[in-house]
Amino acid sequence: MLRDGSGSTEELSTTGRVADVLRERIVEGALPPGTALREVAVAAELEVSRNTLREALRSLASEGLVVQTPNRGVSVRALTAAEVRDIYRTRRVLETQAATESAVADEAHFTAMADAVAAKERAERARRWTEAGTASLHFHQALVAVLGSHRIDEFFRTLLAQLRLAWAASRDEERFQRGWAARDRELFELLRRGHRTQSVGVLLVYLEDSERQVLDGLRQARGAPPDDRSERNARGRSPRADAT
Amino acid sequence: MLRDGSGSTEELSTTGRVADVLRERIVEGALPPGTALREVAVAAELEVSRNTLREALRSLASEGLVVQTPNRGVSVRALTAAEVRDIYRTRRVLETQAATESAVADEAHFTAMADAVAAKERAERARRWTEAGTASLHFHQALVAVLGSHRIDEFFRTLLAQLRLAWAASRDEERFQRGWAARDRELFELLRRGHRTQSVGVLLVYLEDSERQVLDGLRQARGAPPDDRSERNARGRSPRADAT
DNA sequence: TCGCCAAGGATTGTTCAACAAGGGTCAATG
DNA sequence: CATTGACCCTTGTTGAACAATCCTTGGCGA
Repeated sequence: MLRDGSGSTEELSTTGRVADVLRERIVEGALPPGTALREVAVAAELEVSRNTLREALRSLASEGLVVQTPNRGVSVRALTAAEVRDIYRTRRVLETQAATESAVADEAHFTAMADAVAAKERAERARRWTEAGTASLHFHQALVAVLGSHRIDEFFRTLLAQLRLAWAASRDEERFQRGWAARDRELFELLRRGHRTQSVGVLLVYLEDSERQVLDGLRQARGAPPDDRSERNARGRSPRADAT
Repeated sequence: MLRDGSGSTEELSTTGRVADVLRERIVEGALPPGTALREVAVAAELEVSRNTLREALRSLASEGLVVQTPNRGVSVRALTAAEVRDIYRTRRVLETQAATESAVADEAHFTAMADAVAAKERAERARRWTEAGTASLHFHQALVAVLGSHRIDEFFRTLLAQLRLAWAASRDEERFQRGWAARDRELFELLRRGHRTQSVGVLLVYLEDSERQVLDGLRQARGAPPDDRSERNARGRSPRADAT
């Protein structure tokens, strides 16, 4: 869903398929941050050998969706506050520059952004929050695409996937998505009209607010459950901590 | 050498070590672009199992140093002209922004840059071109570091590693390195003094020239050897095409 | 009761051997 | 000379095995 749109007849290796499935589950929140991915269990459930699973996990690790601790295996990444700030620092760098250059952007870029914004509005009206989240990410992805670098696009994609991890962690995505369609729209219109400095200003406030919201959600998710340290119980006796 | 300086007592898994060795060989040019990495041969030479090797290769693939073609295995990446342009587009985005923000940069960043520039000058005087190349990369790495994002640093590191692939491909690194110390120095002094717009201008010319040079080297490397298409003979009968 | 220590179990890291599938080579054939 | 087909090499994937490491748990002593 956050994957690049290479689409339909994609012949994928087993390892690639496994990586896709796990990525999906992680990004969608089916596997909350901190969840330990025990190799035998996951391999059995996905009906692949442990070796192929390990290859897939290594891919996910290099995308930052999963962390690998020596002799303790991999677990779904639990972003720290510092890491969230790091992500937003990166977003500011890339998105403000994109906003600045969008004045001379290709028309295709604007239609892509417009599509994403429209999709977001539809999703929000329908109260389909997960879809709304995806659309929002697509909007910003389209914005960064005006920089015209495939590598940046790819990098930004992994960045947003990590960020989405934080959303999915919080129980109600609604709180994260509600009301942002309007702000996406506002930002888009400014970009569209080529109001360079103004759009950058709005963008910075946008990102500031978004960052604060994610950080709040993080603090709350960490504080609310009495004995859930989201780290400690990754291994051990947590009711459904493995991926089966 | 281009790895992050976590340094000394680093306990690394076998997979990690294998990845490091191969990364080194690739970046240093011991394995020229297009070289096919046959699993059994490489695994035997490095004295690891095929499975472990495959995990390491997957890491390298996600760093872009190696390409994975289904059913045909992995081979050292051979950058196309379009990809080189893509890399420089990315560099422009990150480095110009870094130059702009360097006005308010931490002092530590400047000392890092100064160290790199000094190292580059020493290496160039000593005519140690490989070292000179490394130093130059460190300078730009230090520049981008002022953006203050760990993720950008990491991203930029893989970017430069890929670029270095193109240098190493050309037979004489001297042509790539000679004379650039002065330009690095010039750029650094401008940054140091906080001449914002001027340093950005110089930087853009710098990158423009560098890009042209790499592209020229690429064209030449592709044109010069009569029957070396750097792709065709990756597999097949090339004298020393595998990594043994 | 509390804390320390050893035994035991579980999980990862790594290896080995095997086989199917796909691709390339090369020679025979039309 | 182009095509076909057999052959071989290489990759993709599996299953089982073992050592090393970590966590848990129960026993022991204070």
